[in-house]
Amino acid sequence: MRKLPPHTSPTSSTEAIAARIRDAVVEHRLPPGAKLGEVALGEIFGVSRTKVRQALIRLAQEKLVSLQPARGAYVAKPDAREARELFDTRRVIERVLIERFAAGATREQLSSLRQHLQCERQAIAAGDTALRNRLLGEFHVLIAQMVGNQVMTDMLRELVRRSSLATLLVQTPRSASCSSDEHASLIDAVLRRDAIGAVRLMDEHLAHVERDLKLSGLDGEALDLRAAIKV
Amino acid sequence: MRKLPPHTSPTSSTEAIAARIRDAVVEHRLPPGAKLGEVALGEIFGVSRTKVRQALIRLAQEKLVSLQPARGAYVAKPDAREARELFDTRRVIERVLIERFAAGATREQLSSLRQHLQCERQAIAAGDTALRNRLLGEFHVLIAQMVGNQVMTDMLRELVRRSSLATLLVQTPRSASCSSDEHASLIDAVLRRDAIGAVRLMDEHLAHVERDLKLSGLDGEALDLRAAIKV
DNA sequence: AGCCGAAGAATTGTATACAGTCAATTGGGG
DNA sequence: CCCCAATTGACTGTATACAATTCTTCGGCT
Repeated sequence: MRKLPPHTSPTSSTEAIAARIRDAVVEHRLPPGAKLGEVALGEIFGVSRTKVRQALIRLAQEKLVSLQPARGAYVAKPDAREARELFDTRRVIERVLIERFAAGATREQLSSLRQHLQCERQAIAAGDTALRNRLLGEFHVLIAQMVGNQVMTDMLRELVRRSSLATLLVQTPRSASCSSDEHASLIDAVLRRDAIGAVRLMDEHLAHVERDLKLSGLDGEALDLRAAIKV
Repeated sequence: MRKLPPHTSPTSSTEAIAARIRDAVVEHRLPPGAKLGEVALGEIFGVSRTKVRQALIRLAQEKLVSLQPARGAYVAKPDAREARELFDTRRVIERVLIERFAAGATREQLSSLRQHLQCERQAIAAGDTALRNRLLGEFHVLIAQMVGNQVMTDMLRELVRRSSLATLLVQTPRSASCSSDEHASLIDAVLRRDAIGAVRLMDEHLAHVERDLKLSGLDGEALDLRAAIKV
């Protein structure tokens, strides 16, 4: 007997739903405070509330949504303090990462990173802000992956996502381009095996990104869930 | 109108269940690989599978249990690599934490920490291994809390839990006592405002803990779930 | 007109029911 | 006697149904 469709991923359809919502949150298509009704989401994805609920629980644990008892799920609203703490934590981790990367980066890794940089530039040039912001974040996760500590990589990935939510990343194309330039400088420093310089650049880079964040702003009211999620 | 019983926590009854299982996992009452059947757990807690499932999803995201598609939930079995990465990550974070703590610890914080140390010693003397291991871990989280970065604290808490699972923490009373002594040395260094010494001590301490871990071992078969969870 | 209160609607919390998948066991054949 | 295949059993995956709570709206009172 065939099982060609080895049956769609089991618990991973839940992850697929979580991923869709997560992307919408991280890309600011769903603003902080937006209501995430279970039935509404269920209709959008064509599944029951059970599955939606499970996805929301996951996202709540990632601190991307806030579950309010008997009130419902809302996109999380990180405050200024949390934003500061997020970037502080990132600095701690990423300083070490870039230092190690400078010490051990292979030629292939650097070239792969440069390729990623190209993608960033392309997205910036094309004015695709969603893709641009995603790529700017993934740059950092990529370095973590290359360094090779899976645990640290997973943590950083979560931190980067939360950072994106915390900063109403309405980064101007100009500051995005600036970010990308700093990424390039980082690569150069690593190429020179300049660990100290790389660490300094990473510190400055994260400080710049943090400075550009404009917290708070629009309260997530009145919103078309379907439009925000349907990519 | 009264709402004296503000109604038992809403989504937090799920968290209560997760906590019970989590404690059992972290304290090694449930060995890595142990099957966590949904119906069995539901009967133990007197709830339906729905709630158990939600709790298991949370624990899976904390990497304490492994969800296998259509196969069920099992206590996670971190391998040697993951254990190394966990301690590596802890070193990165805790070095910074102890450094900052040495720079800014208040008298009250130090006294509170010394009080905790007393509890550790008491548990060790009493031969209460479960409490002992819990306290030894909480020492590190406590320092994080005192330093004040909530994000970093949460991450460290998770790392500590995972460390406990990864190491088949059958720490001998002797090495536990050793751990506690190193905690005391850390407090002393902070008291002297010796940041450099404190960092060194933390590094050594984590290295010692990591060295004491004996990975693998018994495969979690044949086990009385109820006995393991009912405290 | 404004505020308080109550009934109704909508949404969340939880359990149960059913369908699908995997593991085990039994029966037959080599 | 061993090995393979099909049926049976147990458990997970998902949806639906019901109960409880909250929000809303409408009516009445001050």
